[in-house]
Amino acid sequence: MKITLRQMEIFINVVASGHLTNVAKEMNLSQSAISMSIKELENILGRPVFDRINKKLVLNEVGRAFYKEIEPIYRKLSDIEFEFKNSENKGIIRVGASTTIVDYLMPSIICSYMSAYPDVKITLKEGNTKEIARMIEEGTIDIGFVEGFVQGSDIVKEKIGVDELIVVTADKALSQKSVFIDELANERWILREPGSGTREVFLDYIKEKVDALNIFLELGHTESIKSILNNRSCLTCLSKISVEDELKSGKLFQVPVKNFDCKRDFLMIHHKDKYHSSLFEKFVFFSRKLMVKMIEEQQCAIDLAKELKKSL
Amino acid sequence: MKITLRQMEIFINVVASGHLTNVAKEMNLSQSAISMSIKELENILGRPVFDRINKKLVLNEVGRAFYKEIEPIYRKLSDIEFEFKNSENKGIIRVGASTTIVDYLMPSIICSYMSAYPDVKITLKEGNTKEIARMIEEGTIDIGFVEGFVQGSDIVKEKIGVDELIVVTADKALSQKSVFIDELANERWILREPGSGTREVFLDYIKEKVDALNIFLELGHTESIKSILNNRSCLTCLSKISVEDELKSGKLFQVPVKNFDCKRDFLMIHHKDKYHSSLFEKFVFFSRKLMVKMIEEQQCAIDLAKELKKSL
DNA sequence: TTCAAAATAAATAAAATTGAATGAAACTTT
DNA sequence: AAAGTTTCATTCAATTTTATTTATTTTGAA
Repeated sequence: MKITLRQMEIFINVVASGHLTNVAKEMNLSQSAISMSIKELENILGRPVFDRINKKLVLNEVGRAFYKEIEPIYRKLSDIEFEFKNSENKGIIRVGASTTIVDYLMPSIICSYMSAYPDVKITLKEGNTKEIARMIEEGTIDIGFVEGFVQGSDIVKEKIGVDELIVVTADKALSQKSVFIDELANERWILREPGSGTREVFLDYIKEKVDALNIFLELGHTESIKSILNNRSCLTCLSKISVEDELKSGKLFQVPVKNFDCKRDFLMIHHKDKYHSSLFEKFVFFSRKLMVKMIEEQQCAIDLAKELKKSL
Repeated sequence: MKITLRQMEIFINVVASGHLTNVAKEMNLSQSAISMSIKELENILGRPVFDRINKKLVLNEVGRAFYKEIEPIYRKLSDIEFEFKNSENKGIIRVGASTTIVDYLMPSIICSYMSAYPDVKITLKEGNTKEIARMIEEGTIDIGFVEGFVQGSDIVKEKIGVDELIVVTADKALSQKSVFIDELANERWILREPGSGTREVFLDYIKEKVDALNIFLELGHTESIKSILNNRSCLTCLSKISVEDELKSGKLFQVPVKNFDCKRDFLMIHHKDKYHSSLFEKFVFFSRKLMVKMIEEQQCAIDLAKELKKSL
């Protein structure tokens, strides 16, 4: 036999009042219901919790200790239940995103979302496109953001932006004249590792124009590539948003390649069976708007977040 | 509608396993029972807590937050229930004692009892004999220790020692010759306040021998009386155990009064309807033995406590 | 005695649980 | 790849179990 929450509730009320009859009235129950509930509680514990003194029920030493343990927990449990019944904006959203998005778009989205909905927690997982897709299929994450293509019949995809790949260098001389991509093939190239979406899309795009690219270094992170770039005269191809700051500040330069228009989609994905809680819907709505704006206008996400909050 | 512990238990198991069928087997229930319980939980909360993905139930963003809140509490509640079902030595005993006992006997009893039963908490209330008796009648305390007489048909009394009152001074000259009590009537007397058991018993005892006692100071605490005594040449009548130390160290002296044999009982009292939990019984047994020994032999209580623990 | 409150017992209402039927996806077999 | 099989969650009506009520008895105090 196990103690129930009801028994605790009744027990706590009897402790407070000391009279079964009062508690029965308060709780809209019969006096015998209270009596039997207390008796059952005492049965389960194996010994009385009240001394019956002058028609009053007074906690005994066992009951007192039991009450002290159980009362705060009961209250907390009630609070939690109330919170979840009444607050829509409570939950933990697990987000997954592929490398470029994780680094350059997610931080400000998450940060601004959390300031709009302080009761919602967010966990962020990184992975390449395939890994993120698998997490969606398994239910390990609620929503994913990836670059490129996703396959899987259970996955609902939505294009929420375009990712432009550009050729970049730190060597100003290289960026002065407009050239065709094959003319750059013998320059020293740094690329992301095989398997990376950025690399695959780039190589696929140029495969008919360039025979052999002079790849002299492969690195796992965009930031590593940027730092190396600064020290040597070499080239790379990266997502435009990831080098936005450096282009503005003049640390890096875009190489004006003729006929070079290498684009891929940013996708927001979720499982087709996903229950669309208001929490989830709001996050989706929020991300969609914010993502589009950020990509198009590179505008401060935090300011936008405030506007969005009002419209929801 | 309210969430029940059962629903939480099932919910937590489903989270862990992900399959209703497994949980049903583990819990010896049909899978429809599990299914309906989860559904009811979701009903109460007003929204789903699981996404049904490929026959599996995967926590969604709401369920995840709910789980995180509820799981540790559920575990704690189970632990508490288990503790109370299985551990006899758990509780809170409220002890009341009158002034002399509180100061000179209870500390070592409580201290040694608590080292023998670390899971039992003790609260100690002070009061004069009447107040302690009323607390017993009302159920405010579980057990009381008083000096003197107690009336009340609901109160079970047990004599556990004798308290001897003696006449005491710090003035060695006064303690040199044996006298009758009436010969001391004009000395300067310090007594406890009216209502104090020590005072009443003393005055009652001498009322036929002494007309008017020269009471020049009344103080509420034995310790205050002792300090005053040291500075002036005056007398008081106190419980022997309360001046034991001072007599030994020579700070105070017993005045050898002829024909003076003023005694009263130490009583242990409890309500007749008191449920005798094993906790209570042990405390009573413990106190009885310890009290007798302490009064008779003035022996170190802590050492004795260890012996007693073994015999229980 | 009478009064007020708790305990008990039998009756009943409410709930939890079951078992059979249904449906949907995943896995086999052809 | 279509048809059959298995697995598992869901649904619904039936049933068991539990909670609660009504009526009655007991208890202690005024």
